[in-house]
Amino acid sequence: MEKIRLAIIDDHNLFREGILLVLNQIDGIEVVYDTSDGNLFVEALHETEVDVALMDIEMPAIGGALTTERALKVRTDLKVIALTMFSDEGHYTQMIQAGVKGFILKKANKFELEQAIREVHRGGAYFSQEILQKLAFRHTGKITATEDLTPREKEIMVLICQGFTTQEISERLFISCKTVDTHRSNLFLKTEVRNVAGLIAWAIRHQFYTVE
Amino acid sequence: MEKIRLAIIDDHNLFREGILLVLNQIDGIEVVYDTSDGNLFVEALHETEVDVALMDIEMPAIGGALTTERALKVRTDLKVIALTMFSDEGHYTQMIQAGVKGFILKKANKFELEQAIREVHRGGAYFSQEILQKLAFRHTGKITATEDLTPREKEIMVLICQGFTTQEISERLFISCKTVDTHRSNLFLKTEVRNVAGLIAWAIRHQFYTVE
DNA sequence: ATGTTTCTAGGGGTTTACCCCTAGAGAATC
DNA sequence: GATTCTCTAGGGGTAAACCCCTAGAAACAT
Repeated sequence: MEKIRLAIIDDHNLFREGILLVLNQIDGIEVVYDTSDGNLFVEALHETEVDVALMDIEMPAIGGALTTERALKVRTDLKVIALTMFSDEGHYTQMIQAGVKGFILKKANKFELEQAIREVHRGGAYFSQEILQKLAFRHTGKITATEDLTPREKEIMVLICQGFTTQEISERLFISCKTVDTHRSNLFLKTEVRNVAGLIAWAIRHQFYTVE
Repeated sequence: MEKIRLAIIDDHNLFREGILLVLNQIDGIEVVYDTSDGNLFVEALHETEVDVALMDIEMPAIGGALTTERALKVRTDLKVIALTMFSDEGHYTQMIQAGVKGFILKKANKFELEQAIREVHRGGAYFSQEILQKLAFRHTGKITATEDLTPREKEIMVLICQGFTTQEISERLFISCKTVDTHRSNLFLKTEVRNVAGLIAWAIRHQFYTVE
């Protein structure tokens, strides 16, 4: 049985060196290349045989998405797994468009990582459960009937998030308190939360509201 | 010569397992404890001798700053080094106030890490060059006296932000509703807000709370 | 030692949030 | 023409939030 040849591209040196040791403990896996620089990796691909690449998303100079695109031009059969912190949400779609086969969180454990590597190498795909949820939220925001908010509801939701009371909102929109209250209740029903705090969390997650 | 006893607290399992292997390769250093949970670490300190702790800043539940504070109460002679990504800027001051002796980026290499550990263990301090620059830049005075919250207040603030009611918080912390109410009122006074929505905005802006 | 801070807790109050319910007007859909 | 959706509004209620006040115990600082 041949070993899976792995490359690690990550500018967090401590992380990279660490994960390298973790992976080399696993039977059937061999790290053949590691670097903090995407460009170097693409260059190296011309001479090095690599089956699976673990790719950090956020990197200086040339990012993970661009590196992935270029690497796949050099070797179309390469499988790329994106390594991600929870924080770099904005890049998910970029990475998928670039052609990654898997998505795994840095807070995963080594067993999950091993599973992802084997799955991807076999020709499949692997996405962390958390990532799938995030992606699902994002793309179904306006499709699911129950989560579909009316324009008025969105308007009122933002005002609630900004800290206005029901009365203040009613004055601002020239409608009755009772009307605002109805919208408010419908918002709680649709978003499945119980109070303002929950609503704010929902609104932020669904990008209807941002603090800054 | 005695070995330096190290603990690693980081919820990124892959990173933690990796750095553990890296550190155990170094002579004179021994990792005696590692966990993804700050609370567990504080508990473990009662039975485990630890010289230096490598502490992630951004962690769920109890964050790096709070963990550091509590850990230092258990063992005042413990030296804590904050491990940080570039992204979690907002927490720098919190960590320093919590009493960390060093600050090191996850993109550092193992030599820098080793240097930091030895320096801090010797009783000194170690701050990455990049961190120092960032700190220098932002010294435009942001934290006023009124904004300074007690540990209990921070704890309760986070629970409020997460949507727990006063009663639920009182049950969770085994204190009276009235006590929670008092803390709540003090929070509103100190942060100059009028309701939960305002408090959440404040907490997010000051990086005491994040939605994810 | 004495003042300050922190955590605790209560009394007693008003306002707002939150949750049921119904229901009409107007617009769009089919 | 009937249905569905949205916005509007109210009745009536309970629970919770919000805002005054005082105050003791313990820990901490100067």
